Amino acid sequence: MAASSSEARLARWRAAFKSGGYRLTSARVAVLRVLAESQQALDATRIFDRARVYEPRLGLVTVYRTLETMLALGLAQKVHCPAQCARYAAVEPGHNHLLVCRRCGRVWYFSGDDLGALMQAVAGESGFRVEDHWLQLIGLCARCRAEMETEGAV
Amino acid sequence: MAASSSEARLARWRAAFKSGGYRLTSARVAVLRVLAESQQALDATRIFDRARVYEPRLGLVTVYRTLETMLALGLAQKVHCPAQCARYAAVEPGHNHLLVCRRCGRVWYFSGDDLGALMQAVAGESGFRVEDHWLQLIGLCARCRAEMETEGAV
DNA sequence: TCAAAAATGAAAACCATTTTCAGTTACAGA
DNA sequence: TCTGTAACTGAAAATGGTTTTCATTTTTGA
Repeated sequence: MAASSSEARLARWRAAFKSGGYRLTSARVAVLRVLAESQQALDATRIFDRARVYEPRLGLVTVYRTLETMLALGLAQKVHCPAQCARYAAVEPGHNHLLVCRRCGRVWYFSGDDLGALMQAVAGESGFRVEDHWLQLIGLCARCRAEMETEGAV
Repeated sequence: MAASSSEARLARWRAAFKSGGYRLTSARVAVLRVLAESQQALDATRIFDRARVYEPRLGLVTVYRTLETMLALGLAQKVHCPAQCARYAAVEPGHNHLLVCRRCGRVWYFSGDDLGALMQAVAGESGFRVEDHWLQLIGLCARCRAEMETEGAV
């Protein structure tokens, strides 16, 4: 459940862009910064809104392009909520699984290494080659539960 | 890994529509039939194409509406592949987890009940209330692997 | 400083999904 | 079996998120 600081994350990402042969433009850095600072899974529009605080001339297209590059570099991942299927969150190295709050979109990482065995068993049995896996637990975080009770909502 | 026959599935689904207060129109039955018969996760357009064989006057809108009802009734579920995020597959009662072939879209179900403990642990630790979970293993099925080798592709 | 390549943003295109609405159909009750 | 009505349907239009296009700007290496 550890989280690296947003500065460390940003530094790591800048380095990843550089060594991937991508230029570090101010537009890109603005997008990186938003995701580095956020503990939520955000959609492109929300990232756009926040990044424009840093870079007012930023275009939405560049947000999409930068996100795509981040996915390619393994820096961010798509998060698939029931309601909305195209949110992006920072990748936390070594922690593959996600706990997603359906209300606030905040994301926690955890690792369940016992899954390796399960995946091996399933694969071996069927001749299937597992290339990727998704384990996402979706629900309500403690804070949102409290807030919803206060508001009388379900 | 058991699969009920498509006839049994269809009968179950008809009953579910009935007892849910939904009329059994020929348009709906055409959509139900396609998913009942398929072992793949299909997108709306493909379901539309196949269902028109049974009901040529069918409209795409009705496919979307019927799929939505099936989700509400718990008869089908959305499958989220990396490439395409809006496919639908039949729900296999009691088998919550999916093995999805990224090439042919075929779907296998399995249950990993050891996950319950993991989910409890994560939830208890953080005050998070888990409402839903997704475990999908994505990769290549044995058949597609063989076919791809034959074609010389990766 | 300069040229080439990469990256950008605005506008247009695209396409899956949803909404609207007038006509059709299933089905409960007579 | 017939009938009235609410549920349902399909065509067309609207919507909205994402991608493409392209002329301009920026970055970077020489």
